[in-house]
Amino acid sequence: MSDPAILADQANDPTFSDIWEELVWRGLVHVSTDESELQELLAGDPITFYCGFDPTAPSLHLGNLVQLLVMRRLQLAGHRPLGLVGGSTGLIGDPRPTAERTLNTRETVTEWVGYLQGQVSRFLSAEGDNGMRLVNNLDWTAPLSAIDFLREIGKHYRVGTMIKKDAVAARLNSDAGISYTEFSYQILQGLDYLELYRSYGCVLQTGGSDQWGNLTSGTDLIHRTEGVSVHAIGTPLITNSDGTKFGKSEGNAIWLDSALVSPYAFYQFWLNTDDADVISRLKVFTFLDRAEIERLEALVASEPFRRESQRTLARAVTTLVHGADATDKAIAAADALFGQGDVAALDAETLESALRELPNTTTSPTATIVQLLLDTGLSGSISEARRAIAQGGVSVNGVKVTDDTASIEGSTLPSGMAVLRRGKKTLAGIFVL
RNA sequence: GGCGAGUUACCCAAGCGGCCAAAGGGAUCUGACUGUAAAUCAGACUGCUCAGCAUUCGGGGGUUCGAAUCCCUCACUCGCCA
Repeated sequence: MSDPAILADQANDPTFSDIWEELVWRGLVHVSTDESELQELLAGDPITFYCGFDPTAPSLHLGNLVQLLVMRRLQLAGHRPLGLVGGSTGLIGDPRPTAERTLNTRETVTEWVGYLQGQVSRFLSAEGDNGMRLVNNLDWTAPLSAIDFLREIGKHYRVGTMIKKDAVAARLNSDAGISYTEFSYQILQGLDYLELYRSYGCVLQTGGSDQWGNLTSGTDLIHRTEGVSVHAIGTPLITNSDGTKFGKSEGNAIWLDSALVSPYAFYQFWLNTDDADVISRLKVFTFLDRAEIERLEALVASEPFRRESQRTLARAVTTLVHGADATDKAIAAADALFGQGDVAALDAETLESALRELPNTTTSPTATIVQLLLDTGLSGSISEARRAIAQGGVSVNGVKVTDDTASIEGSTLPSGMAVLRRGKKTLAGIFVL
């Protein structure tokens, strides 16, 4: 599953005295249990740690990638990762701050568990003494009866503590309220940590800081039942400096699955990173060392228009997620479409491969521009497509479209191909038969 | 179980019988400017057979020439009481 060449290129920066120092420098620690104890633990003999991913969608997204990279950095420091895909927690759903989740069917969740396991495996090495091991919490929760659960686990939880957790409190204070199902989520996650402590000696859990309540649920439970202090690290929520949500493009999540977000779109997402954010992204999402990142930081200040940091970031993360070949194609496509501006100057082969990276469609010469905007997903409705044309935002092969009844005929290149553009950087490929 | 408040477009939020396809803000999209930036300014932002028409204001039913606005009912949310 994993690409040995990519994993082999990854290393922690030896100029840091230990992995903890590096995690802090990269801005990956927002909250944690006792810092000095953790630092000592991580600098010592290999430990086993875990991070969980719930199958609430058919793919992981960029928020999960942060966790996967924290895991990989810890693995590179010699520690042993357990990759948990939540077959049982995915059936329950952790409380979102806004509203109750809709339960997915067992079949769906099972299917998604398989997808996520494949993705988690890609980013961590399975080799050596500290190879990553996949675990599924359905294995230990499914056999548990309600009575056993309430007697053995529930008894350790105080409702007063549970309702104070941010995730629960937010919902109790909202119009949405919270179901008993989601209220119970934190207990399930606590149980996971306890189980992994008992089975594998797992003493560290990582996760997003929004999961902090769930992380401490586990450390508290282990403290109560085993009398042992184990650890947790909460990574910060990645935010954009302009206040918008990180990890979204036109409102859609950036998934790691190439079938959901093409390598080209993925590369574009990173290339468009704001100057104010690009350095912190390099720290979080790449294995570039401190010296290199500091060099790029200077370049952002001195010659921002070159966007060298953005290019480096986009290439590194796209390679990490989609591999070197797909990345080369995405870059070639970007150069072809944005480079000179004149698509007619490109050779047919380069253009075709670039268009294949975009949303594209094959059509007949009589198809209207409006219809093609719809077919390629550039516009969501006929009204939207017409509006875009009326606003002067649509062009075919660089020629602005002014007539919203026009067909594609006559606008294509001799090869029968055309680049359909909405706005500055939303493109699609048209192949006319 | 009882009483009260509420459910408006992607989100927040006005509207309280016609002038409402529905104020305002945010998000988003387009244009200018640019670095495929940011900031700023301008425009757009339900759909369609688009100078017109159709369908929206939790669901259903009713009153009325006419309802997001009034009545009934169902569902859900919040609060107080039991």
